[in-house]
Amino acid sequence: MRSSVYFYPTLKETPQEAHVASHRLMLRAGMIAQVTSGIYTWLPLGLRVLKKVENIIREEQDRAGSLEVLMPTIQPAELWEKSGRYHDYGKEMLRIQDRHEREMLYGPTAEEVITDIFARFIKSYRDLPKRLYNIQWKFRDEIRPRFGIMRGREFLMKDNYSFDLTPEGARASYQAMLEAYVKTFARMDVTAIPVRAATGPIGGDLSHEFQILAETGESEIFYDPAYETLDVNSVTLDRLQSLYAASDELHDPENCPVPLETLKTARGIEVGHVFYFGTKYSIPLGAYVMGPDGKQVPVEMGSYGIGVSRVVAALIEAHHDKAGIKWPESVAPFKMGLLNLNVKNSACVACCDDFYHKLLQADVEVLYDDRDLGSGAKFADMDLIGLPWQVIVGPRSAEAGMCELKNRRTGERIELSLEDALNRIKQ
RNA sequence: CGGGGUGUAGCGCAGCCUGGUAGCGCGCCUGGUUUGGGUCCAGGAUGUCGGGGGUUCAAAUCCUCUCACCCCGACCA
Repeated sequence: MRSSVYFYPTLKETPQEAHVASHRLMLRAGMIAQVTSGIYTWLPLGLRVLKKVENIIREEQDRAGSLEVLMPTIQPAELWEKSGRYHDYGKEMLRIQDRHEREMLYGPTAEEVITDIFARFIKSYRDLPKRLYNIQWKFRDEIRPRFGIMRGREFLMKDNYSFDLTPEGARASYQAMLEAYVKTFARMDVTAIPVRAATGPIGGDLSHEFQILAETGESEIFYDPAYETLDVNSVTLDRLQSLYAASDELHDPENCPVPLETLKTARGIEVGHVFYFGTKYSIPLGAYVMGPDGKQVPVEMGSYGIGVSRVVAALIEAHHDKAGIKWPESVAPFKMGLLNLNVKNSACVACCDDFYHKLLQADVEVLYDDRDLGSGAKFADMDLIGLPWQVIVGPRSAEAGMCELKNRRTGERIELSLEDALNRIKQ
């Protein structure tokens, strides 16, 4: 993609409303634009990241044996009356009426819809277990939206629902999801700590939150310091679960296995939340199957959320410096930036154009800064939007068939031939 | 919802106290210049001063109502 035809309106100055790094940088990098309180447009650059995060989550859900569906954003109040949550949910639920004055709502979650689908089509224990998920926009009319996309009112969420014949089966599903979550976050280069959590309005008796450590996190968690030295790429669920971690509500200093002197406390960003809630929805919504003994039994359910859009913000909180974002390669909007430092120099242009086409042929996602701007502006923009690699070509280096390769994460820069740069990037 | 704050050009702000022709920086447009860390020079465009009502000869400025947004608290992916 050529910068000259792309659309990423970067800002030199920080918009006044942005107080946390991710919000500030998403606005400055031209990833998002606020439409109204807690509601944003995703601009091309931001959307590319959102899609990559979404796809990693999707791949791991699929790999864990889940099936993707797409449920609507708008749901009828009826279903929620059946589960009893229509009146319990409170003002967070955006209630609307259609032209026939029928009560509708913009879904804050989808237990009712999916359980209803299950109840209508799945009748036998032989069809279990089943895990159905969707990645869809949700709306919760937050009392106070803040921190940009981090606590927006509209947000993209992956929500998975497991259906099992027995509580043991449901717990196996629960473990499978925890496992998928660990892999998912590892692919995005962050450790998300599974923290024992309160179950809240979803209900149930077993729940974990996945927290990414960041100063701007909204919840306080207590955890074993060993979490800080885990290797993101080789960590296992067993290892994660063997260590102590609890939210402030559930933290019990009396029975904490970690000595008080070493116990750490920090802020966490909740990027995922999993629940096992048994038959809370299957009974009222009629999700029963015929068991092997010929008796109808309500299915055992769990639900498993990841805040897809929030993950984007959380990744920035975890990966940035003063100059801008430092994307993990797996979610970067482009793998590399190609900087032509002088678009009036024909040798430099020829050299960059040629390199650009070779990258395209090699299927390397590249943002080619071919704009007629000072070099300083190009460096600043590229650092801001945080592509993992930069290839910098000026008239002098072009003349010699050389370029500079910069690693945004480490700041390391090396001079090498364009050919060598191409080979390194292809890997 | 309670408490606090802000609305003036695309962005960041000054002007308001003490009423009198709406300003600065960045960005944008034109021309030139520069080209390895947000170049420099010249010229130019852009405003229902958030909105309604009021006071006044005269309102960005004073009064009043209202809307939006932001921050602090209780809820959540």
